[in-house]
Amino acid sequence: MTLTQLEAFVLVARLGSVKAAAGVLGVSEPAVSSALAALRQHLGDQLVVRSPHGMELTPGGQRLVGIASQMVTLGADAVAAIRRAQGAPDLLHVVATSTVAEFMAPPLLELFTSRTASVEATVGVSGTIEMPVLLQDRLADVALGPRLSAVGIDSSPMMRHKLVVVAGKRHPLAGATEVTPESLSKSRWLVDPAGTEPSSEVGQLLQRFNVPERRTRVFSGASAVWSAVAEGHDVAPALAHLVARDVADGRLVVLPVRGTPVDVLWYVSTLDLSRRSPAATKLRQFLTTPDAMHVMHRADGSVPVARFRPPVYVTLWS
Amino acid sequence: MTLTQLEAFVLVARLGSVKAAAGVLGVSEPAVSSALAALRQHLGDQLVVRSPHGMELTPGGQRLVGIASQMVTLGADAVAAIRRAQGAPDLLHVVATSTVAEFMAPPLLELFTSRTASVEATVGVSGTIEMPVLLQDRLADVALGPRLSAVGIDSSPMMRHKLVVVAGKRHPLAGATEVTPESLSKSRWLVDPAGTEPSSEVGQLLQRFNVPERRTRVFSGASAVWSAVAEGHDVAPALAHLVARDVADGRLVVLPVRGTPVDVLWYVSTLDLSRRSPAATKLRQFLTTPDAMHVMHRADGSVPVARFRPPVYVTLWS
DNA sequence: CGGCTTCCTAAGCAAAGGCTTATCCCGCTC
DNA sequence: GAGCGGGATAAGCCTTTGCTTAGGAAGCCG
Repeated sequence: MTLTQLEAFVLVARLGSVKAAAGVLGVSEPAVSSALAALRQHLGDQLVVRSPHGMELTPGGQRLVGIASQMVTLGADAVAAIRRAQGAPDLLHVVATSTVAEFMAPPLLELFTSRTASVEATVGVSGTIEMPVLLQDRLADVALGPRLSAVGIDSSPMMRHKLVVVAGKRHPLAGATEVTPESLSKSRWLVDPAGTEPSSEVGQLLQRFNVPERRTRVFSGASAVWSAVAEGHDVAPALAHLVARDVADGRLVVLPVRGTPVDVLWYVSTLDLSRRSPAATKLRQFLTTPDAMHVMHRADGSVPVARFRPPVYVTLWS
Repeated sequence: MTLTQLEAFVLVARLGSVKAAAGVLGVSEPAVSSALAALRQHLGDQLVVRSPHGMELTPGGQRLVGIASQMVTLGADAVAAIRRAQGAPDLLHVVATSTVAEFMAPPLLELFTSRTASVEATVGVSGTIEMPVLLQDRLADVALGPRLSAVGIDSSPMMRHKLVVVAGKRHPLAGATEVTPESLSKSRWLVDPAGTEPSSEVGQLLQRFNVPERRTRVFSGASAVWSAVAEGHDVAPALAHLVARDVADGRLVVLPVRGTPVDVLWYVSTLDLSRRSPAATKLRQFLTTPDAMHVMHRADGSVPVARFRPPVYVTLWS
């Protein structure tokens, strides 16, 4: 019984899927499967079994998942405790949806770490579904993105902005005074990874406009989406303040689509007060400061690409 | 960072000695040392360092020991939880001082397990010093022997008996009406392993009589002691009710030594109520029943040797 | 100073952990 | 029944654990 095996089991139990757990851990699926097999053999219990609704816990598994989760948590605590005792900077693991990770997180954390003594932050990309699990298993300290509702998770608004639909200046409807969703039926919709989640604001928008999946294309990030849109005849959702410069320069046009702009709220989520790490508490406090607000609203596509670190955690949409 | 390493660390921290930890775990001393080295390297902290008073914790080690202890505990809990979920019998690890392990524990646990559904008991021998640590790290559920005073440990009286001094019928003082301790200065004292602990009742007796260490000989068990005494010219401490038959048969003689018989109390110790295992609770309850009392007082040297299992844990005096 | 105890290191070995790719199996949908 | 998606299994590989015995280093006591 190793901590690796227990962690694999906990993730499978919580995510209901070996594949998803493997994604979160950034390993191949047989790796998780065999860790699980070893644990099953060691404990003499199936722990999780296949069912139509995903992997389900056996009675033994149900009892184990809480214990195993605590052990994994304590493992993370142990490392953090030693680090602190030695005066090493706290590590802050932040996960965010792709859009947030691309534009908001880097300048925000840059400022935060420069202001806060001895905290070192890393950013990872994750889907919304994994976020509560990542927080609960201490694989992440803070999640930035949509509101999360799960027991033990504390989610509060971080910033508000507006979602619009943009097109290139050569798009047929570039000069129209009003655009109905139906009139866009010939255009392809370009989205970033976060847009593929049905529960996201972009996902909701696409559903509302009845955009079939084959008329969407997924790009690696919103920057890539917008430069593709500027060159071609496609449309894309966009955050108003992030494309403001492109719109002012005439490279992009905000289409006056009915039902837009859509108000969007981003949240910061952590474990509840008693269980969250000190660094996570500091970040939450920092996010309420005027300086943080300023950085968030000023953030635009001008962030150098080099600063965007590769995702720490493999994403759902990989 | 493995559970094995953490357990080694916790035992070293609590016992203040690598050697003692190795003894408790039943492995060689370099095994513990290297586990510790691996953990030190992994965490980048010395954790424990040599000092005149044994191994002492560094600041990092102090923080770790609580966390690590919880992890080890949870590891044991995990196994137990699965076992229960599957309806497998609970495992009850009992440790006892050598005298208790030799005479009291086997018939007692035999009766207990036959009366109590789905509990399986094993007995190990241990020194008094290790007992609190063994309980706290869940290496044992119940300790039988002297009273233990440590935080989180619940120790209550189990049985009372009398300690006397016996000799063979050919001993010069076999027929004396009164014997002073000084008059025994030519005799060797034979003791069982538990008698080597200065804090034990036998240890106290020897101290009180100023018996130098070279005039004692340690035997593997009290039975061996008494049969050696019956044949030779040595003396030994003995539990009155256990040698009653030998005395009645004339093979042993109770010497009328001043200061004897000594009243001795044996205790049953477990973690406190909230943290002890269900099986441990059941055993405590069982010990208060008339049947249990009866077995304890009737127990004599007639227990077949085959029933005495080899110690699970290597003893201090090995 | 020598001798003792205690801890650490070295060397070597067997076993387990942990990862990969490739393949099989099973339940589903079309 | 063919295809498919997700989980298990097989094979192969390398690293880490975990244990041993043997020997070296460091503190303590005569």
